Amino acid sequence: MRGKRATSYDVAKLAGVSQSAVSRTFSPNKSASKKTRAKVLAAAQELGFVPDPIAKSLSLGRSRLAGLVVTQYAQQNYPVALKSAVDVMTETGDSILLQIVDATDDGDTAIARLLRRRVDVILCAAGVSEAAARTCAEASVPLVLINRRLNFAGVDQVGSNHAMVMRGVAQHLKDTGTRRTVFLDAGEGNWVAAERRRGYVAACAHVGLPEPDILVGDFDYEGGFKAVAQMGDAARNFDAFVAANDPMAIGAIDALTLELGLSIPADVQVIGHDDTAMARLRGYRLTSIRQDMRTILSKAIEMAYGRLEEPQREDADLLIDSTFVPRGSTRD
Amino acid sequence: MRGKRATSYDVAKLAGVSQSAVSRTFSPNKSASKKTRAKVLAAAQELGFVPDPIAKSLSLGRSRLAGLVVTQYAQQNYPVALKSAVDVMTETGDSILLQIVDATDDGDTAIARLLRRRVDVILCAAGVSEAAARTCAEASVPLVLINRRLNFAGVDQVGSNHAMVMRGVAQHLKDTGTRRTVFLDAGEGNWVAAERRRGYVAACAHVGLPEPDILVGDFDYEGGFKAVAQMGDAARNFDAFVAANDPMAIGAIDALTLELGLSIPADVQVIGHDDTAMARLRGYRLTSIRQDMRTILSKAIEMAYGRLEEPQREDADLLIDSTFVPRGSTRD
DNA sequence: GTGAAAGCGCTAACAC
DNA sequence: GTGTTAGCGCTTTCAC
Repeated sequence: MRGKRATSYDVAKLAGVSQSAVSRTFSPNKSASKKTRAKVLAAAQELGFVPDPIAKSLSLGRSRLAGLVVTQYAQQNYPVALKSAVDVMTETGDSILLQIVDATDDGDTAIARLLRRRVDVILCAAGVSEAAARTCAEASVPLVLINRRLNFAGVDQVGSNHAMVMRGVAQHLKDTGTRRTVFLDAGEGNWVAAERRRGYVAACAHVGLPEPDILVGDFDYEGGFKAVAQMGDAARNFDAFVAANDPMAIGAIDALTLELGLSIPADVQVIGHDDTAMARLRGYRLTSIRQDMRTILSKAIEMAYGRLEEPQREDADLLIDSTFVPRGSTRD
Repeated sequence: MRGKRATSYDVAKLAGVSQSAVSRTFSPNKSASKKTRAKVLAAAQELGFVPDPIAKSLSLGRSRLAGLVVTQYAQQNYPVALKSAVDVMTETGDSILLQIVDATDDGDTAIARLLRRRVDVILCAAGVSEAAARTCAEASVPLVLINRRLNFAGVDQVGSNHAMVMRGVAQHLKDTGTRRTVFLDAGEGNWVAAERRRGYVAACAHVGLPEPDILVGDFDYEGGFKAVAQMGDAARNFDAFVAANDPMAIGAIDALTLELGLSIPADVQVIGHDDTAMARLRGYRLTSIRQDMRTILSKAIEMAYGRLEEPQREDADLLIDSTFVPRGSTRD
């Protein structure tokens, strides 16, 4: 076993067949007689032969690598996402090349790196410019956007149906007698927060709730706390806070209870987003919304490889339903 | 731009030089005259030429891929770890192939997959059998263990100095008048929790604190809560709980305050581990311990590639200091 | 069904 | 310094 690994030539020699016979044996649906196949497999077994993926890549023109671009936030808060993506890929023998972008949400340089690496497809859950999309198109590398939006021919998209789930949120608030509400947004350039805000604002109009006030925090716990704490007594005028994510919602809860002495959910209801581990703590019991990241990722992968086969296919734009997860921070 | 990408032959033809001249121009410290280099670079620029990493891999026998095996827990709770690993690798033009193992902490199948993928090195922050280590050795793929331990020639290790930081913890507890303490351990097979437990137990002996009681939870919030809640009034006999991680510590806090009506840190002090986002919430203000994951990862990468150059180098075993982060769940 | 041979795009001896 | 040539380990025509 020590030393060089066996090649298809070694196997061929031992099996007494040609090297191409070995190649055929290891390629699905290729012609090879039962006899040859058996001889080859026996020899391969004996030598511990495994086809070299690198040589395969060079020959096939496919690296069997998929690029995945995520933000630091996603990496932390959608734990199942990364794992399910890796799992889905592993099934087909492909692997994931990860790129993590920070809060600036700029996926362009990550995409450039992945392209240089010759990935077959790119899944991007970060902001992307048209220029980057064009680069992918020129390299014939399918680009699928996750929870982001870009109008560019050939780019597929998949993400959560924020508009839909927010309608349920607004309806719930209205049903529980809520009057004035606040949406805790994140700063400029946070596409996900903005999408959730748009969904909530539209939902309020839809169910007949007054238009919410918009408060801007930092998409994290401190951001949510400070934004609400700075409202001071003005915060007492609202009876529900809907946040763009869980950390902000928890920050809001701490500001409302610790700073203003309000009681949750009696005085004010709070709703987060992403159903993170924090939401389940008994000290908060935060009502939240769970995105179906498993489905989103597997659909994204499916779309990407689908387009690799059929580049001219019409652009897809898929919305996946999220789930409302009621807990103690809202009333029934 | 549309269509096939340029190869070194295209560049050679346009520049009026040989293909090998192009190769040399793009390889650091290879002989090439200023003139040729300039011509080549100009031609490359014009054609948008970028050396194909796949062909390079085949020729060099290096994939420029590093395998990284982490547990699901690590992926969630050491957010900086993954990013810093990716960053460090990206600098040198290498990439990371991620494998995520679940709570069983079994890295063997992940390692097998990475080996099949022909990664150059493997960094493993999950449990590994001797057999797997041997497989790596036979394939001449350096294996570096992160926060795990295995006695196998050629395997380097790097991890947190749990013994050292736990000595500080024990000293702090002793200095603040603590008498009887509990260590919240995780179940069988959780190497990290066990290492922290061993460190704490030894530290107690070292500073003259009575041997701690060991309580076993599930390495998560519910696990910590239930373990302590089930103690019932017996929990009142202890004045400090040291947990193997933050979620368990927070669970302990909730059980101690919500179920037993104890006050923290006046009645009982609680200390977690990993300094996660949860620890900073005002509702808990959990004293914790921060591992220096950036350093651990960069050292691991350094060790792995170092051994690739020098396979016979003597085995390394590095301990990196962690930091005690005092917050409101402990007294001064 | 099977083998011979070309080719994927690069690096590295080797000779000049 | 530079060009020629032989690989790296596969897949895939193309004859037979």
